[in-house]
Amino acid sequence: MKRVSIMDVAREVGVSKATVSYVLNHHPGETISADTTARVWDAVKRLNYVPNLNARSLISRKTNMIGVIIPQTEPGKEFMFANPFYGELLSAIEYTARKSGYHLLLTGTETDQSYINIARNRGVDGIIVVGTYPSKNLAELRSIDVPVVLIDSYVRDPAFHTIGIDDKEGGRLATSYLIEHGHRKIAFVSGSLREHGVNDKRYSGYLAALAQAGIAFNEKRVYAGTVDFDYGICAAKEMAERGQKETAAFIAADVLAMGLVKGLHGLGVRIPQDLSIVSFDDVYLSQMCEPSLTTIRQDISAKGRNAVQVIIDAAAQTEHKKREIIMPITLVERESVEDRRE
Amino acid sequence: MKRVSIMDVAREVGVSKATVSYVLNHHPGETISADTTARVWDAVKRLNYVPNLNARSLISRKTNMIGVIIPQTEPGKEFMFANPFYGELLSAIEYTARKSGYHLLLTGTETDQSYINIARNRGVDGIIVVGTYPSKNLAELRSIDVPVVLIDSYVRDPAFHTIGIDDKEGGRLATSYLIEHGHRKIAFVSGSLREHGVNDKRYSGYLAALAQAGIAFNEKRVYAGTVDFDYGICAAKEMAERGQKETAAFIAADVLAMGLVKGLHGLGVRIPQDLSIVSFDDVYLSQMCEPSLTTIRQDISAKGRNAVQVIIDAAAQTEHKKREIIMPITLVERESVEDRRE
DNA sequence: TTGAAAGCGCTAACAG
DNA sequence: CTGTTAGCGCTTTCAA
Repeated sequence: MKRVSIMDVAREVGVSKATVSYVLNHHPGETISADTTARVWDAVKRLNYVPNLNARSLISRKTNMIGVIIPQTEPGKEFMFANPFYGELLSAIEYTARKSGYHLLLTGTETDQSYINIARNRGVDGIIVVGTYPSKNLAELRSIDVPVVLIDSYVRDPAFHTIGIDDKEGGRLATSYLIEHGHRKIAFVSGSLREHGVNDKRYSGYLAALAQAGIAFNEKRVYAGTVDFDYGICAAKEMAERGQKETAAFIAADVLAMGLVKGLHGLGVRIPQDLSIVSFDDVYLSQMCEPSLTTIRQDISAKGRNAVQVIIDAAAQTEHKKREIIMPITLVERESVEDRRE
Repeated sequence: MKRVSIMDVAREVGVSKATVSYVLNHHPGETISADTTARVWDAVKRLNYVPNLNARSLISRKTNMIGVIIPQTEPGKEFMFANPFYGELLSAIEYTARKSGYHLLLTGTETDQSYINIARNRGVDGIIVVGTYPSKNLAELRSIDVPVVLIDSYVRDPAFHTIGIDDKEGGRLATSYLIEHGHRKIAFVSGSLREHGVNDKRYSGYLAALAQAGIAFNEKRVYAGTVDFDYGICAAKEMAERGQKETAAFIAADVLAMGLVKGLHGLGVRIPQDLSIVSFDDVYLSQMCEPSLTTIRQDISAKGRNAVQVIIDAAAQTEHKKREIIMPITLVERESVEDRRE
């Protein structure tokens, strides 16, 4: 079954390629006769013609594709979606893009890999990068001539738009909440504390809240691994072993919290009776689990929607001022914190 | 910043476009001198040239892109990923595709929408469709000249490859397991029972198991809604209201089961003491929740990997026999079933 | 109101 | 060994 091209349509109708092209893209002040227009459309339907966007973009320099780059937690491992955060984000991105006439070119990335070429190779109109990246790769990104949006990155560079939240404030909020509820021995559990990463910021919020309340910092109450369910389980064991007798914990991600809950449960520790928990993200499953998690809510979907919008706006504009969007966060109270005030 | 083309490289080196093209795609029996080759590569590096794949595919008729079409549960709603099943599947697809040199063109779809054009427009090399679709759209799909893989669809059409599991057998397995553990009043909870849909098949497995054990079917024990957490909660209420005194339930999806567990918990029903549950999918969070779910395991990642492989194989072959892959399933025992045998 | 022709960036015969 | 040329499917002056 041969692919039908614009030439086939032209031949069918008995006009030139140009004419067909005109009616296909009918611009405001159109000059093609109603009759011809009708006959062209008819032939298009009949031959089941669809334009080749690749060919079109060769000329227009616009592909209507947005590149989405999602991190791989560990190289060689496939599950970027072990954290449902990415799923929710991607959903919003996909939906918004589609509504605006864009398609998504999705790719994960090995840490060592030049993930930028996909953008240049395919000529995407913009790139959305999720998560923090080593600056080596960012240098590459900077050389791209299409708008780039960094989601949840603390890289501040005039070349990039950014969308994020105030992670430090989130950490402070969570920890303060625990303190206000009478807790003073508070653990901090997170993924690796890379500088300029979100975990690191949340950590500094944790420290700030402790300081503010005059609580001495105890480094034995810091557990840092990876942001996934399994590490949550490890952290539970670790917690038992270190014997720091925490009554509460601020956990930097919901999935992590779920792992911790599961792990502690196995050790006979009850949530929230024995340990109160505030986590982070408000991924949909934080209300699904038992107990449901008191957590710092961020509007994940809005992040995705905004990212797409920023790309589209930037592509449409001639001026190139970069946008830096900080989304609001709130604490949502559920069942994982026990009030210890007298 | 002007995009650099093959012509720029050619000019820089002082050779023709063709020569540059040759060294770029260096075929087996190459004829370009070592010297020229070196100088071309040097210029490529220096100018930071990357080939325009869109232009290339115009000629080669190969885009190295795979279209992935994921269903939207409800039109106008964005969360195709409310079920983590899709996230896990997509991860595997993305990873496998990337390792094989393919990029993913991702799109959701409104039910009424012609989601096929994206494929033809962009000239993808193959299409992976997830979930069941109305035959109206399938007719369209059939007219595509690239390999199409249907994941989890009971549409059997010589035009499509399929990858799935034996859903009926899964339903039978789950239900029989409950029966073997002494249960006789067994509910069935699922999404809508569309003909030829996976839920419908699982349902027929449920019926078969009942029949096999000589247990009378009671239609009041069937709860069908949508495959999401919220409906699980509804089903819990519904169950209480109908008062059928079930001691067990077979639930056609893990997320649904989680909702049910949550809903029942709110009503004071304990799992598994008051109600035993076997669910379906073995999504990663089925081991994360409390209690962890005894469930029918299917290898979601393998489904994704196979789908990509089928596309690649089919694209490479001249012969076009369609493949029909049935993946194995197993029951994994966890904590959500109580043994009621005397 | 329409068509001819050039060209987007690239590859692939075919010459030389 | 390398260059010339044609052409992939499309848009867009420019002319008619």
